[in-house]
Amino acid sequence: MIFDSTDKKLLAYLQQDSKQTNKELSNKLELSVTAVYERIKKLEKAGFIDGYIAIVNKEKIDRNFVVFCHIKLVKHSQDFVISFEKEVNKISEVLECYHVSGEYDYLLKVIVKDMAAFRTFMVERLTTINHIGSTQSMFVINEVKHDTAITL
Amino acid sequence: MIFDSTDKKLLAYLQQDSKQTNKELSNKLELSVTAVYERIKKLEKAGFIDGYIAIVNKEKIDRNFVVFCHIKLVKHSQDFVISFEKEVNKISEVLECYHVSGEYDYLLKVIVKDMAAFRTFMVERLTTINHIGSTQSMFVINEVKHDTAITL
DNA sequence: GTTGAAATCTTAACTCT
DNA sequence: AGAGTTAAGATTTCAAC
Repeated sequence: MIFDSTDKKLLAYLQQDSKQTNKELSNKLELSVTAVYERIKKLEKAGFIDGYIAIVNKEKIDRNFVVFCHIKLVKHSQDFVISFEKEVNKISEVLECYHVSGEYDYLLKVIVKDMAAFRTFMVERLTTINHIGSTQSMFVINEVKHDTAITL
Repeated sequence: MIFDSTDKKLLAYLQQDSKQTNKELSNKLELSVTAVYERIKKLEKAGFIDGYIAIVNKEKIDRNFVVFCHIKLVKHSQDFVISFEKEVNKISEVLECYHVSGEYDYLLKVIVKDMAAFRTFMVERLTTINHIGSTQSMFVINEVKHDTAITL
């Protein structure tokens, strides 16, 4: 499939604001509405676009306490890894989980209401998972940057 | 403002797929199309929704190498902090930057093409920022979980 | 919150490079 | 093959109830 500079610009615009109409995009890209429409359909079908979502304001919904948790497993056998990853997927407070290189095995992004909710999360949800060796939490003091768009 | 369980469900749906029509949402919520429309407008105006975006597939656009970087500043005076945060905001490879508690001062999420691109990023972009004391990189081996929707 | 109707947008067949 | 024109159908938006 062809993926030219117009497609790149289009993806950049859609990453910024997916509610723009094809008419608005056609002006910005200097194309007809149909050309924009077909390029978007092409990008969707080719798998360039995974979906369209609304970004909700964390403060407004009382989920403004963000913590990154490092996790070390007691052992690294395949069954331990699979079991841990399955369990972590069930925890709604864990928005992201990465298997990473370095001293710790996993890096988790946890979003809760406040410190009290984090305590509950740690005691009742996270540390009840088997195979966890140790954890280390980093509290987010300030979100300096949070882009949702990847520069193309 | 009132924020009831229907609004919660609505936000949950929009976080999952913002391209659903008001008609589809009206069926799921058992409301009229206009009621859905007005609730969405209300949520937008009240600041519950920060925006609507397209999620781009990282593999497809050749940006599938994700690294978390810990950063320690040489000093923590306000001018050093402000200067660092300003510089980091300019770097497009840094999608996220958090001021965190713990041993390191900052946690960065970096997205590049591959290890070679990461090397270039480190040498030419990141470590040219003043005031950086030390860095420690964690390479993402596997993305175990990456939810974009916060459970309400 | 609902109904209904106008404005706007999406979508697809057709046409022209 | 890719882009433009047109027109039908769907959706958004906004009255009035």
